[in-house]
Amino acid sequence: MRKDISQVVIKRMPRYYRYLRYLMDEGKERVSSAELSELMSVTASQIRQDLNNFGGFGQQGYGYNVKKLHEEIGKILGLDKTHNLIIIGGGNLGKALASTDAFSKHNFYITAVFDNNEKLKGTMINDIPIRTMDELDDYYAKNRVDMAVLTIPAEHAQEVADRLVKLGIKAIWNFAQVDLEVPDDVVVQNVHLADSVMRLSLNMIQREKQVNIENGK
Amino acid sequence: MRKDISQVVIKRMPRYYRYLRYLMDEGKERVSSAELSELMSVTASQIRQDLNNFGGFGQQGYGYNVKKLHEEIGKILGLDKTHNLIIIGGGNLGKALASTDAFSKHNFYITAVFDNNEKLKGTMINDIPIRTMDELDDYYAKNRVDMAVLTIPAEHAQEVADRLVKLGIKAIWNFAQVDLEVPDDVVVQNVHLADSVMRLSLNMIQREKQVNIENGK
DNA sequence: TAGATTGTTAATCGATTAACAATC
DNA sequence: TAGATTGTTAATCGATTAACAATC
Repeated sequence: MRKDISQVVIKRMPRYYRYLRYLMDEGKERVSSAELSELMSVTASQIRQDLNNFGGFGQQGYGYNVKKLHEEIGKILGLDKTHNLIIIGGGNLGKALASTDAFSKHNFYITAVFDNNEKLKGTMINDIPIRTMDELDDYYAKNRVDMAVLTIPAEHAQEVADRLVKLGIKAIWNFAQVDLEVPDDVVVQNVHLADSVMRLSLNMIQREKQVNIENGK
Repeated sequence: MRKDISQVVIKRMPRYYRYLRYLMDEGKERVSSAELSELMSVTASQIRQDLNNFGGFGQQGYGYNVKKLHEEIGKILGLDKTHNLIIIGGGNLGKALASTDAFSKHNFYITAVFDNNEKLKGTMINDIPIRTMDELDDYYAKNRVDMAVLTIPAEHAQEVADRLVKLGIKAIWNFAQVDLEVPDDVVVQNVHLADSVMRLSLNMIQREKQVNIENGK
């Protein structure tokens, strides 16, 4: 009866991965939870607890081997396998995501882009031709697709998600400003940019208030 | 000794705002925490607790007035005031953010774009001319700037952040894949896209395992 | 007034931190 | 071996949920 890894832990894993990578590049061979704690501004306890959700990667009296831990966390994150992503929505955001090497660097490859605008058909983004939505089912049948990226307006997101789910997709990276409803075996990762900037705004307001209070209101 | 609003609460506020907007558009006049709870898949208790961090917006026996609550949450999020955003980094992502109306809709306006590539100087994005980084200080001195958006490579993010902080910026929306160090009175909201897709991957792996277990391994 | 539903206090649950025995 | 540091159990803290008196 292994219990699920909690989302707060999952959220922290890519951050560990990034810092381990940094230490590796610095040529550091080993690191203790105490050192990493200092570097990342989290407690050493939390680091050890987090890692031990997935296994014991350290060694008493020594700490963690940087390269090995980096590799292990990479595996936990699934970065040892390639992921084929298709983008639905060839607008500016879709284009931006298709054009960067920020994801291929980690083994996530954009393999196709679809858009419902017939006029865009054949337009190239970074060597990837834009396809029309008609071609989606056929493409899906003939190619491996691991994740779908939704960069379409909120109004159409649910309908497109339903279509993808029917095709068999198991992971959706959702940039549409709406919460999707999907079956239990499908995971959705939201990037709600408007929500994000609102949070920034709210945090800014709160911080201003705090500063005012500290300065005797 | 008013205690801070916790980040988990802050994270939920834009979501309430979205659903209230939806109810408004549906022509709904009032809503109870129980109804909203059903709609949003959170507990009614949590909704009432969250809102009461900011004030009592409801009425016993009645519930909440949709329009009024929407407006109040808007104020809490600072959406009643306009925010001027400058984008640092005129690459694909910077362009995409400058081109959408997803933010201006909520009173966040992109008012300038800066890039260190001299060749881009004068290029227009959505009526906004790209400026060179040399022009930043002068622009900042002459215009109101509420937030800076960092869409530059991780290598330069800290250095640019330092420069912005020196100019007096209090809010940074950071798309660079790195954690920024800023003084206490500056807030940073990260959008780490690579982290995000890794989380999707990890969640997908976990979900697969779960499904396998349910099906008798 | 009676019914409904809030605001808020109390109880529970989960996540973080502390402590320390195990062990390299 | 002695010192260091993990993995893990126990204690604390904070967030969520439940309960209910206040009140519209």
